[in-house]
Amino acid sequence: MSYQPAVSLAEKISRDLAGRIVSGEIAPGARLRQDHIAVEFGASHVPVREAFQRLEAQGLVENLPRRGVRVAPFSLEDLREVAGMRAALEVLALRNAAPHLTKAILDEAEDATRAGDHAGDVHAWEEANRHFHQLILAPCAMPRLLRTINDLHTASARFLFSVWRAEWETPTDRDHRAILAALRAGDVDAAATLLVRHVEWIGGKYGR
Amino acid sequence: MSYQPAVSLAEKISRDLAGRIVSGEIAPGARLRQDHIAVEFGASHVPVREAFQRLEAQGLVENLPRRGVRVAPFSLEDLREVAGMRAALEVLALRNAAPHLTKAILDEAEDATRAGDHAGDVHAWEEANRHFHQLILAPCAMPRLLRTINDLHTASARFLFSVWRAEWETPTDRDHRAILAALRAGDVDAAATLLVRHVEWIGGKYGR
DNA sequence: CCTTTTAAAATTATAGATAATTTGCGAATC
DNA sequence: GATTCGCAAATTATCTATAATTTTAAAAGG
Repeated sequence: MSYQPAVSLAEKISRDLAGRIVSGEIAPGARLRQDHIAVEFGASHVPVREAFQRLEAQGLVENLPRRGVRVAPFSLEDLREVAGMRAALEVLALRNAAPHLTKAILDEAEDATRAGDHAGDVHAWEEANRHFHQLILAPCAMPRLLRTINDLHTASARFLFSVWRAEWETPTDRDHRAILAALRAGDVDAAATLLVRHVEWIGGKYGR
Repeated sequence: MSYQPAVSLAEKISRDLAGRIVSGEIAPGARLRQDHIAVEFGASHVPVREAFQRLEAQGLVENLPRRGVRVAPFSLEDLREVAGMRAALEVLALRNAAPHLTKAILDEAEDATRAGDHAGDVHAWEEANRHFHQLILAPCAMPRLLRTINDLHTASARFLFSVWRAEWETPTDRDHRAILAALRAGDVDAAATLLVRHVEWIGGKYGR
């Protein structure tokens, strides 16, 4: 566990814990002890507290003042909420990005879809899926919006990993291709509708 | 400056600074010195750092690692971004809240509209306006969504205060009344359309 | 005069100590 | 047996000191 000087210790701890929360290694509801985490990272508890605050800002933990921090639960209600927010915000981002989408971007997005098709496990798939979304949305150039969407992707990933940890089958992502086809044809409305359906699909499948 | 024990010092500092940033007392772009703020509050710099992190999570400041913190700028691009996000998210919240809206809530929302009409200054108006939105949206019972909307209201308030600080005229809020009328008539689609227009109005007026 | 280098000063980040609050357990009471 | 109270232990929050990094100013070189 060697930390490089360019990134602060608090940030490193935050990233490490985020990965373990998202992957399910640290379970929803689990208490995070600042003193124990500090020992684990060979650090003082002060940057651990700062790391907890970062995780809280990402929605991964809940701070219980003076009583510790616990990993945020992730219920089906959360899933639906996240899916709904993603649908609303990603459409907004897509509509603002559409005038700036180039052939190069769309080609790269197609590569990301292909990478997802060939993903060996759920982590690789989630990464390719997120990359696809980032590619088609980033040209909106709205940093607050993109940041919020990214946090929502992280929340989605928690669910994805917990559901598919036992058995993995690569989803053939026809949705991405349909979105790309609509974007290439300049049909932003169709792309937006497809995007909503794509994002809300998991909410609908597991949200009942 | 007396702090009560129930709320942490970091939280208190954060709230005080947030108020001063939103009101414009601390200007966009201004550097916040952790050591100076600590002296001002008679505290150590560690809870000041924690306060800065809270402000960052709210979008009010930008953290420049190892080089300090500065108040987030608020440009017209930001204004448009925030208006767009609010429109998207508030409609989502409203649609999920609508089945749970009672006559009592709508009456209370009407009271809030009236309070806004009689507001003596922009702060009172903003408070009544925010209260109105909170009342009609809270029954969606989606905490992440409501939290995000609240942060966006805070961002909107920054602009409102800076534009209207010199001259104040009470806006007669016909939008709120139209939204309420649609909600009372059970016409959620119309209410949503009106809400979008209401939220995006400032973005459109000042965003060109 | 402009650019680069160096060292000191200033500022931020973290460690370890201390203060404040919460938790847990045993004893007392009903 | 259930509830309440008191106290010690455990845990979190803040303070002070120190370490690490950045900024600034002066000196040196072209």
